[in-house]
Amino acid sequence: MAQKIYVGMSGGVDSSVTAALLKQQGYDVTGVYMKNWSQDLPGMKCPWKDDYQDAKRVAVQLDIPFKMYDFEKEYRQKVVDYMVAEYQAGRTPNPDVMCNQEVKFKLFLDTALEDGADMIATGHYARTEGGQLLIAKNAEKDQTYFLYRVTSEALSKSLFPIGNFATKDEVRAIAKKLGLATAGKKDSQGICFVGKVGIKDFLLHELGPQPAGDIVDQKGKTIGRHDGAIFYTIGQRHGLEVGGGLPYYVVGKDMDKNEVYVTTDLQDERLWHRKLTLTDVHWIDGEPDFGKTLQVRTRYRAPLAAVEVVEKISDNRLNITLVDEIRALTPGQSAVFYDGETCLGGGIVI
RNA sequence: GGGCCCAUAGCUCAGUUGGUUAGAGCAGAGGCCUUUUAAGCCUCGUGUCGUGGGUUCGAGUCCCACUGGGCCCU
Repeated sequence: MAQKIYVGMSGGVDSSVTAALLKQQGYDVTGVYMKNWSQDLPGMKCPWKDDYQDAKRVAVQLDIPFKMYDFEKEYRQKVVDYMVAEYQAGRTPNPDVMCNQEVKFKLFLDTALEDGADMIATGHYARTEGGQLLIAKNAEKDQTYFLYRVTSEALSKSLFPIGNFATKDEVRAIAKKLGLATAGKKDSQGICFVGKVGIKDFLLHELGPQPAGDIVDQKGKTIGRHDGAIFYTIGQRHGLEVGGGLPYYVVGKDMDKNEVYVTTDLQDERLWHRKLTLTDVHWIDGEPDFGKTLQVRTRYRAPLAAVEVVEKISDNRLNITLVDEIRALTPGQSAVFYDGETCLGGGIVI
């Protein structure tokens, strides 16, 4: 009897092709639309209905059962509340990491299993093998950075067919060939409510206006005013509305003083880091061998950095030193470890 | 009181020996890229050239006065 696979279908091309491929391969496929957010926001209509329709249309084309899971409440708690709280604390969170950890590969997986599924599948650009997480064949589109907090158990029950394609064109070609309704659809952004609205407007909507404060340059001079320190992240250039010669980059902020620090000096030492401390460390397949030369990525699509020293502070906390300095290390973002093609896990930068 | 500088787009400034539609960077807007936030890349505008006179065929560019900044001197 064919294995029963529940495919998370977002209404995009990737997850549509995922379902199609698995069906072709003979699996017993069921499509599931996860409704995580449906609220309209000022200036933007939430596209969830369109996405749902697209996903359903494809399911009909593929002749597979289709259902919807409503995770709005949990998504709100686990992802949105976390995200807002982190911003308030002055950090820059990564909601999609949390979404994968808590919603897609926990809630969705558990719900699907309860409904009778043997495994789940998503349209992620990643591969998995024996409970391990591997980067996608298409390294440019690799999404393991968002998946490093998923457990080995969850991975062993997950399939990522898209991860085996070397290019996005191949994925689109399949969608086109099969005549899928989503073939020509533009790549979607991760979180619908920050997609078009922007994080600043979203936070304003959630938290209301923030207290203004000083913008201070590398000489200690106040060069302008910001409209809320929570809106700014390390390395950021635009949005400060401060002109005069060279671009200013955010190098830090003090939430108590409500000050944002900037520099025009690209070599400013506050913009470059070799040492970082991680918390909430999670290893997918157990603690790796730190004797090997590992690589770490501290921002999605940022270049990999070679790790020189790893010092364990406790089970879920460690210090690492890099071979070379990296730009704009940002508290709240994740540091994800790689050993060649294997994504090992990682932690949150503090 | 005297002397010397400066005042040009929101900001920092460039504007040749006076000559057609005054420019660069930064900021801002739009787009690309991107399942976080950013970086990055592409495109785009904007100005009573401090005010008032004068010289000249023609002045941001020369002269005078004034106003506002800065500096120096007894």
